[in-house]
Amino acid sequence: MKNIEYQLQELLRGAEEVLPEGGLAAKLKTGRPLVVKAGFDPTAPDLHLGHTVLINKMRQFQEFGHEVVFLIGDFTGMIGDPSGKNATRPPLSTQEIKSNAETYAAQIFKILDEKKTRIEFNSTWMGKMDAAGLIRLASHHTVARMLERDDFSKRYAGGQAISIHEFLYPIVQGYDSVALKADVELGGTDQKFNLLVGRQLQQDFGQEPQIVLTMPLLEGLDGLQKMSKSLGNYVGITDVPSEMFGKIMSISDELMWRYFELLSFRPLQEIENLRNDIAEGANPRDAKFELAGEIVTRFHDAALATGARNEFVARFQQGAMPEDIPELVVQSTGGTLGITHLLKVAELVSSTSEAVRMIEQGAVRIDGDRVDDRSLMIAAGSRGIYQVGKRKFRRVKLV
RNA sequence: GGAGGGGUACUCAAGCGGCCAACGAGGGCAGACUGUAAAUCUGCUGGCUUAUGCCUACGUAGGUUCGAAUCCUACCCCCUCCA
Repeated sequence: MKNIEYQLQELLRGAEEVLPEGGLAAKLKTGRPLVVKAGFDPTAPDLHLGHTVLINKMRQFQEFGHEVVFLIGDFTGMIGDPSGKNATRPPLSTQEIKSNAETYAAQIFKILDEKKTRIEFNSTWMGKMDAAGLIRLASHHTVARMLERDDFSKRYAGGQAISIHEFLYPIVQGYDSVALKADVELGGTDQKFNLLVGRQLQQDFGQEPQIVLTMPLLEGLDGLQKMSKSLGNYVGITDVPSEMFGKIMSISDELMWRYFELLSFRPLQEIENLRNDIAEGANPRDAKFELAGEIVTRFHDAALATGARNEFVARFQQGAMPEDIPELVVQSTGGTLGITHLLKVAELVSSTSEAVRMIEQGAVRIDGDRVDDRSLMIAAGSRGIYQVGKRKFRRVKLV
């Protein structure tokens, strides 16, 4: 284990907040490996770069010899973190949880060391708790304190419903820290409240409260809202190389630095040098290439990253068609098919009405030639590359 | 349990008997410009086998009317205050 000062410096890098301030140093000074907990929702095993901000931090703790617990909230998953609209979710079957956990494992071990990572499920202890136990647990917290939580107070003030069971989420999550005897809990800034409940419960249960370390939420590709699957502004860590590369290239220059800070494993000094180069006239695109390459390498490999970069250059700087165009055969009716119908069947548009709109807007091309006739008929036997917008391509054979 | 307010397209939010496939804003998509940038400008943003046409839509189900998102009735859901 390296010296404490160095650890601290590294562990606080990129962190939003540490509570209590200075608490981490005290924990580190004990010299023993710390139990570091981070919880994950069992229902969303498809991780994106936003999730990896936290996992990267876990990795650092791991590298310093601490015990990282990857906690799958299969019990809390029944509640759903109260973000405003969640209803109670049906419990997942043991089978589903198991398979989700495996999916998680396959993804997180691109970042974490498999041998040093402990995976736990909170149903292990919560599943055994009876109603009386839950009531006893709930007595450790008050409504007033619960309402301090930002989204609860906003919803309460704004006249939106809050169901009783939603109050149980932070309490159960907090109890997880008791069960694990956590020294540190990591989470996004949106988790701050829940993490603090953990401190309070640990204290009530006679434990030394955990240190709360929050990481900023990564902005999505739009640069405004947090990265999330439902907003569609995410980069999935299972995205294919070309897609991953392209998505990262589409972020704004400003956002790029944020991604460097939170996603790159490069030393800060190196990032600073890139920044200086650009200030002196280098093309920001090239820095973005570096970032995209590093990330594709992490989740795929260096060769695929190079390939993705080459394809990107060919396709967008030299106007080439993408390499892997999905191919399909479409059945005509009576030897012919209307263009709008064909586009719909090929899943390039979601409806014929949308196809009409796309044609009117000049977004549709066949083999690179713009289509401007919405009632164009395609004859059976023809083949062609159909394109809607800049990103959607299909190689279609009409029979 | 009582009184009142409200449920409109992806979201917010107008409309309050015909001019409503439904104002406006956001989001999204497309075109131009570019570094697939970002910003900006312009257009589109229910569906339909081929459309100055048809069909489905304003919580749900009925009703009144030549005609309803708009009026009436019942039901469901949400919120506020009182208990």
